[in-house]
Amino acid sequence: MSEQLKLHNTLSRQKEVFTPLYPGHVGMYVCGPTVSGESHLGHARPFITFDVVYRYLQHLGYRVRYVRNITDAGHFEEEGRDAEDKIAKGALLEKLEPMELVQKYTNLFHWAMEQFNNLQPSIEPTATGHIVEQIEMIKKIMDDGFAYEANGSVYFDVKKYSEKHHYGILSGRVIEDQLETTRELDNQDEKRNKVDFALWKKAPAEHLMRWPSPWGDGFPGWHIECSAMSGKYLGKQFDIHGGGMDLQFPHHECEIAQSTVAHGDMMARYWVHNNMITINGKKMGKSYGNVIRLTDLFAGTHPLLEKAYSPMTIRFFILQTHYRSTLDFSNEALQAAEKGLARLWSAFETLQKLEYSGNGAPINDELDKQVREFCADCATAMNDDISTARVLANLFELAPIINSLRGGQLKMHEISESTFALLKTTWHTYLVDILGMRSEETADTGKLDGVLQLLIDIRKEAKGRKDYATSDKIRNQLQAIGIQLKDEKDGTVSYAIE
RNA sequence: GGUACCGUGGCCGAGUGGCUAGGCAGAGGUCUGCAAAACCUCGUACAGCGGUUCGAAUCCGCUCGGUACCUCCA
Repeated sequence: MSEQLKLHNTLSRQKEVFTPLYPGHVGMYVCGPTVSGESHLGHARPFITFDVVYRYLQHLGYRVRYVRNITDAGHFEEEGRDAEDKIAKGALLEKLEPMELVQKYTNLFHWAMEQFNNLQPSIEPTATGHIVEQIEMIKKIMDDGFAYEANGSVYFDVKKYSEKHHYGILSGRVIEDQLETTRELDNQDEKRNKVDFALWKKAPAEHLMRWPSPWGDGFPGWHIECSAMSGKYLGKQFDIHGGGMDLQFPHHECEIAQSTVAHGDMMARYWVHNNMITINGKKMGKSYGNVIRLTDLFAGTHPLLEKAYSPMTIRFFILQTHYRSTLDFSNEALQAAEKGLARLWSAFETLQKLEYSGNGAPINDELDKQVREFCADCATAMNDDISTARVLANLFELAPIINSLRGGQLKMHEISESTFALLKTTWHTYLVDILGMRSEETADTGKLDGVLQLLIDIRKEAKGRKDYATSDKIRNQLQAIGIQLKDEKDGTVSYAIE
């Protein structure tokens, strides 16, 4: 098995072998959330996707610095009309200090990330914490002649940039088309060209979030924070820049332009973009009115939801599809994922309890080989542009084998001891360490387990004297509250909590 | 309008030109006091029409349908 990690690079639109800039080290920047509101299902995807990338790079032995920003300075909505900062606007409505609002949604975001079992990034810089760096970068861009001031705001001169560099290198956009677009945008008079974008925006008097700058009080433009902070923590050039596909243009294109001028290099070598989550075929977005907040998703409180879906179900659901494919949300699909995950997790728990017990009888070579191949393909799949769906398919192939070893349909001696060890480590490595799945049982399962063991004992005694009324009552009542008893072939009883 | 991408069996979803993933649902069977769970077996699907090829879901062209980006957006 040729094992080199390949990633689909948006720059080349091809899968490329991943080679880090500095051997053994990886710098990865992922665009984080804007904490002006609650995270929704759509936000879950990039952060779970890149969590798996982060975990996998570490699994491969790289030392990874994973930087994911918090956009807490907000961006202007309906640029030119009100020039209102989203966050300042929300704050006025909710009668909160801007930073209070930011804190609230940052906390909520962190809570959601923990629910999903996402590892914390190495650095989580905030836009408001890097105003100085952003101003310095803007000054540098102006000194180089690629930005101009107009009425207290600073704009990036895209047309001038495009004479020397390729604006559109990432998104495949043609600058001439952009310049000629007939699209109506309000209040463009400050800009030399429609394609120009703000580096610094003048703050109107009523604007709450404001900082002094060489151009007067204002706030940073939408794109500059990522350029400034990635440069500060990862260097002028780094390995991986990730985010949702919708950020390709204009956000990432603008980041590239700014960083190219200020730092003299293409900032990131591999651009990795995850696709969107759709609902009934439409992208989730405020403008569609189909946004499902994560809190609603976990609680089942949304008109589109038939029931609550747990964080691990969502994680599994997302990982069952390749990150570059769109993923359509539906109750049917979520419920299928929920059942699939339960089956997989149950096999995993079974495997953990199994002990190898060979007896010198001959090994079933074909079976042994099969197990090894499914295990080996997990690495191949991950290396092939993070194909988590294929990893899961391999585990699903192995699940019946594990269950058969438990149930007696297959005998342990049919596979070698080393194959059994491989099976165990593969499941733990891929399911737990790399895909980041975990049990969702609550903390007090210790006591619950004691209670259940008691009930299982009583039921066993009842069955012993053929008192099926009692034994069935225990089984059915438990079933009704979501605890399923499983009578194993060898007479033992296990249970699964829904 | 411009630029990309996609169209796989009831649903969701992998897929390297030939060796026909996987999950959910469904059918039959084994096991079981009954059931559940588990295990075994079962679906010859790749939008349509042409073309290239010994051979295409996989390559090319056209048609139809869908989505995304072009504006805040994960």
